[in-house]
Amino acid sequence: MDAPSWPMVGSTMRMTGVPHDQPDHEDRHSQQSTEEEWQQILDRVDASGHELSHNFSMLSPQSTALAAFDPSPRQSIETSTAMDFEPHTSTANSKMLPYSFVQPEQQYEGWSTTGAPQFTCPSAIPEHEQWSAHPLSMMPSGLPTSAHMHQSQNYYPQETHHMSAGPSPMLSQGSPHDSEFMDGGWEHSDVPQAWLERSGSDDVNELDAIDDEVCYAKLLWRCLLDAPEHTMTLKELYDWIKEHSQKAKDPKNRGWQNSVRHNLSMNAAFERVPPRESQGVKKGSLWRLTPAAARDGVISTTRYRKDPKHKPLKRATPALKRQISGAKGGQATRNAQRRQQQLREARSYPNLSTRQRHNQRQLPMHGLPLMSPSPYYDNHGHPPFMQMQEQPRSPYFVDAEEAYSPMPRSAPLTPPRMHLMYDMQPKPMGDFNFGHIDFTNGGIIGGHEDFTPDTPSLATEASYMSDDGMQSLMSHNASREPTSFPVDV
DNA sequence: TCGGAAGTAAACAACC
DNA sequence: AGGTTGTTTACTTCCG
Repeated sequence: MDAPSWPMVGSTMRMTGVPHDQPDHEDRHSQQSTEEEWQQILDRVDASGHELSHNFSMLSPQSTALAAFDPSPRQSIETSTAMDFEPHTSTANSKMLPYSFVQPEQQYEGWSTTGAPQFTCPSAIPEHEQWSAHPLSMMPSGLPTSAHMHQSQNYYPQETHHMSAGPSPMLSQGSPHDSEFMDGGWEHSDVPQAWLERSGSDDVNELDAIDDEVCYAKLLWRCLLDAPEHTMTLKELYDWIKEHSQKAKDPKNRGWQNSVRHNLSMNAAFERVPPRESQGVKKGSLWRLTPAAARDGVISTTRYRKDPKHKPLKRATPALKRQISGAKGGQATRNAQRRQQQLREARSYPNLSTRQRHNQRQLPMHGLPLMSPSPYYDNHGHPPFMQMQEQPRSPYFVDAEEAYSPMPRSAPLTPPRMHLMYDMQPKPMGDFNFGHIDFTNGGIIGGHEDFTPDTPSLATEASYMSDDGMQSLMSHNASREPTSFPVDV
């Protein structure tokens, strides 16, 4: 195989796709050569002394369509030949085969019932030390739709290597279905314990409950995060929320769909895939997470209303429907605040063991846990280089951990600079600057020469750039600029 | 009292 | 024509 050239999607290296010359999933003729390719991969892996495993999976039509806008070679370890292999389950005592072939149904169907981890992703691969796996992308799919027939993995450059990090590690996906793993043997995992400590994701059972208290933005983020290419159709998003949230249990209530669309439209964590990139999608379009959101989380959808010049008038007699919806919103806010408070309290016991902190929280469980008990999936923390900078967090920002957890991490200040840590060249915050952003005309948005606020809301949002620098996270879609971050290259 | 967060309703346009 | 999708604004409650 030729040495692959790894594509960068924004600052995220995309690992999805298939090996070179991999035919579409209808073509079986080259299966043998494909297997030879795999063998070569395996040999290389073995030679490096590293064990990998991988779940083969079917390419969904969606991902096939998405491949159309990915001009780079499709390099990851996904193949259409999954059905031709016998499922392989490694055991605790045997050396795990580099790849385990698991049929997609097995791979994804039983997630919420078995809780079994389906694959492992080493945090780094020795021969590619400059890359580290983003723990967020190691999470499982609890998603029932066909859009989740394959997994993708994102790797991020380590601190000192930035964008010129050379060949990528091979994607590693395996399935340590062993009981030891399930019985709390996390400390034996490959995931650095430091990540677990930092992420606070050890209290999996509480943190990973998904319930009606999770706001739409978090739900959508969580759903899209696990989706192939972080992309789904609106219909798939509907289905997922119907399945995983109480918000949509009433079939006659279509309001939640409106809310979903509202969040998709208004929250910059989500972007609509342009039609030219959504080939094969007949109705509507695809929605995906922005690279920044995939890495770092989602911000409040309601930020767009921050217009100090505009104060909505309150009616003397509120309409009944407004009252009801307002009450629901208020309840949701209250629950969010409580979760936030609980987490603050939990984090105020830094010297306690994880189990003690667990007990301190005494969090209620709501609904069925969707998350794996595996630390591979629940390592919500940021990559190490991002964790190095302890910064206060924006109350407007729901980071990756928070978005995956019903409880926010903390709720401190809103410095304008903190979330520009997404810059792939980490810098001490004291030395951080905004690079080429020109805030005199609306910051990231206004910095574009061709930018003209063509809608009132756009102008409103742009007016907030100087507020906290978060505008870049709020604006996107047709009438707004895509989310972007300054990256020095 | 104020502002943020969150959910919802609704108007409207575009599209299928 | 009607339904769906997407955008935007408005309004409400709850809470710190």
